[in-house]
Amino acid sequence: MNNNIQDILKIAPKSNLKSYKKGEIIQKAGDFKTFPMYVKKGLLKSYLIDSKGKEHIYMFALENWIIGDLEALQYQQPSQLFIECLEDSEVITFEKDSLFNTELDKEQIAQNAQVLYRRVGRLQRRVLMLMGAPAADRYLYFLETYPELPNRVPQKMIASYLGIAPQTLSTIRRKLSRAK
Amino acid sequence: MNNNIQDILKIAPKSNLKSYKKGEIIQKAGDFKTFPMYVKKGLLKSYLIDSKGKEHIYMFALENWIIGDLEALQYQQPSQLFIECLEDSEVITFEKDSLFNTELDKEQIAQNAQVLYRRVGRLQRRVLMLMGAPAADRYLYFLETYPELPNRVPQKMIASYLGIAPQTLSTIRRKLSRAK
DNA sequence: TTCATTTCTTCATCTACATGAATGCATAAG
DNA sequence: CTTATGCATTCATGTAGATGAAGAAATGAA
Repeated sequence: MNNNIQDILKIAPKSNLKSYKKGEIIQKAGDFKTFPMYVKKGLLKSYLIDSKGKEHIYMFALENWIIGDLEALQYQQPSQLFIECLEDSEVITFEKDSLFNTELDKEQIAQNAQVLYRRVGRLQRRVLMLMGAPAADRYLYFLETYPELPNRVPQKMIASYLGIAPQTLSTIRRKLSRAK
Repeated sequence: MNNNIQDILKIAPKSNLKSYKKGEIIQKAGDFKTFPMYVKKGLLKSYLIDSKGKEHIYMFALENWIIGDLEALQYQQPSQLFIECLEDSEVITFEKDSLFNTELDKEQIAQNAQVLYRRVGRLQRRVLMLMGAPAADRYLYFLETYPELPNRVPQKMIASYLGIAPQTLSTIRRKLSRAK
């Protein structure tokens, strides 16, 4: 994901750039208009509110990441996910299929496909961790994946991403720091 | 995923077709040569063996599905996953990047990207379910996704896919049948 | 500064699910 | 037929992590 902004703009001619303030909600569950977004600057989260009103963070998106409700987009349903700014951010919104629009060069389409390919790889790992690994292992893997994030988001959000309660994360951190 | 076999062969000229018997293991964890595979006929599972020796099913692949360790492929690591035939199967193996090879037509690449796109959508849902939903809900969602599978695989495998013990699935099923 | 709000930690308790063992049913093999 | 072998079910018990409450620490606003 080391494309610079020019590459991205070239790749998606129908895109456009917007700025958002910390705390702004860019997309709400139920919205029919959902788009993939490229994060030029800042930090966003996408999350689900479950039937008991609890928030589950699906992912964080830092600079150069792409975020969006790809399930809703693909299956033409209203979005399930909220997308919210955790810091002041600049974001480029794409049209629905612009990443694979056949007006693009073959190489650009192939390159964009690689971005999706990598996403599938990461999701595979995430599923395997959620199924098999205890919470402490999942936390360590989180630290590898997002080494920067503990400095930029509160722990309760990390807990939400891991699928555990903030208290449990607190306990895990205590044990880890004692252990080393 | 309604491509017929001709489409697939056209799309991936370097592919080849093989037959396997029920019980054969096509890929082992640790293999460096891993490939995406298109299932022409039959049924496969991919799974992880965790540090305690326990099996976790990552996915099933029926006719017209694509299966493989995409994480290993993308990040050039040895495979983590085993892939095994649950029924006699015919499978087309692709070269590493043949789905997005720039020798292909632009339209074919875009079409293959759509396959990945859909996969990301499904994985998104799977992650959200694993994080937020109780086991009973995950089972109901499984039935929607794979309506055919309960007739083709034993329940212990369904439990493994859901990330629960077979006994728990048995209990869930009892409660569901009482409830209706 | 002071007061308010949010976040992190600790503890006590509760619950969903895991584990292990026993039993009954299958299908398959001799 | 009889005897394995594997699978599903039930029950009794164990455990990881959830929940709720309370205090400490940090952050932010007036």
